[in-house]
Amino acid sequence: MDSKLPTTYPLPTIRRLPHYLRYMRGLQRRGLVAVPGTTVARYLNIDSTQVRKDLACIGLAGKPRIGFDLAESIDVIEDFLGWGNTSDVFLVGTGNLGRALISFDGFSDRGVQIIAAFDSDGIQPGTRYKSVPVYPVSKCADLVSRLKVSIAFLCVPAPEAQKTAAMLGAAGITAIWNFTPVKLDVSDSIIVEDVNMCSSLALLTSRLTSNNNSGERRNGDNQRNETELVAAV
Amino acid sequence: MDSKLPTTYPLPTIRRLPHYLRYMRGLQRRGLVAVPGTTVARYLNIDSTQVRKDLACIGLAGKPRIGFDLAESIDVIEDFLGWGNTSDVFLVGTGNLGRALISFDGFSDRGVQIIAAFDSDGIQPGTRYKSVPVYPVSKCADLVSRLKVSIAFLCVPAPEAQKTAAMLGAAGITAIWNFTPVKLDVSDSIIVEDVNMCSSLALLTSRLTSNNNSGERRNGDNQRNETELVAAV
DNA sequence: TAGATTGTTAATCGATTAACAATC
DNA sequence: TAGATTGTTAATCGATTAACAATC
Repeated sequence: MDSKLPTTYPLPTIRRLPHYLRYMRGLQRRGLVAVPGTTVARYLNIDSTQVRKDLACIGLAGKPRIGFDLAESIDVIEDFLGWGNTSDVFLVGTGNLGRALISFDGFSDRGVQIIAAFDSDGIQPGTRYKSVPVYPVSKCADLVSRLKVSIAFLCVPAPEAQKTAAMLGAAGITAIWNFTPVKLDVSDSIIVEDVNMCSSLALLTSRLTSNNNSGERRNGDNQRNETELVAAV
Repeated sequence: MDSKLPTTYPLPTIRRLPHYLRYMRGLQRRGLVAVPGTTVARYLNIDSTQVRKDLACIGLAGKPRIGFDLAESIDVIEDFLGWGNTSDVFLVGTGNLGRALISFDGFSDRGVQIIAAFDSDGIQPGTRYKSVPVYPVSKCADLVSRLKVSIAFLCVPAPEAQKTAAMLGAAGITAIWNFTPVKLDVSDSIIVEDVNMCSSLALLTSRLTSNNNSGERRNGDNQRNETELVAAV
């Protein structure tokens, strides 16, 4: 309670915590009560010092020859991440990705719950998708302030991203999980976390492109593949 | 052609390239022919030296007072990323996320095309989803080798991720875009790129949790919100 | 005890930022 | 020309890894 926990944490550490949590939850389910940082490190293919440092950083201590207590570690990580209890969130944009997120059942383990969705299409008030009510975007700002919702998942088409984000900011949203590829221009007080799927894809495809210098390309002949595919099955 | 391009590139640089590309494509569409690195930097909220370094790194040079030629830059970035022409990919797992990816129309701009999808449920051969044929997973290995497909998008439920990845590796897939939260254990020769949505969510929620030390939580009272919501609209 | 694992300090590595002369 | 922008070198910053004594 008193000790020297930092007031700001390394982003890479925060990114790794969900992996520790997932692994530890799995071990706990299998009946274990503790795990050495060295084992966690081996599983995740990282240095064991890293694991110990990350856990120390949020206040966890291990025991030589035994490791880290699972129940305690899981608790502390969940608390640190804010996954210990549930925050209500609004989801804006019920396209394919938005609906996939509504259908995802892992959010309850991660401290969030989608309580309403919004779409610009003329959906009737009262419609539900997988038990989540869907309203016209025009009702969003009002509901944000009335229900004091602070988190929004943004899944609208790219051309609408900026204006929707501005609306959410004005309505009082304090954090946006941004699934659009748009760099949002909002007040500094609003936390924006980008889900950079394109950056991730870039990492994949650039590694495939031989050593990134050759003019070579693979598999450009996709018309042929479509034909073959139909014949092949 | 001869000059000192590195043989390995900083990951942060590769991650930024899609952002440069997107911005530059937008400017080009609006009729511009060049953009200063300083302008790109201001737009993306990063240091301008970074932009120049990143672009220099893949072989681009700018002109003082003018900046970087858009057509050339777009071309070089696309080529570097392997987005210049199209690779065929298989998608495994046609749950909500898988279907969202099939429906996403941005892949053609990013060098990939989903030519078939696979699912373990007993889907009839011949079924299509948004014009993409869907087959039983049992046919996947055979088709990978016959069509020489090298990329797979993995969107199966977590419990099936590891065994599906193993199957893909054995079938000859060389790169897996992994949407599951599972740390895949596959041959080192296979490129795995994780889409870490959970890490991203962690970054968001941990920043919301005051300064990460207090026991405070916001908005735990979601039962009340559900009731209010129904009444509110 | 022996030895696996811990926490911590120091060394290394790599990326970002600052400084500035060269350019058009 | 003047001055915005470039490319490049040096300084800073932050994260990872190595080393090792302390612990149970």
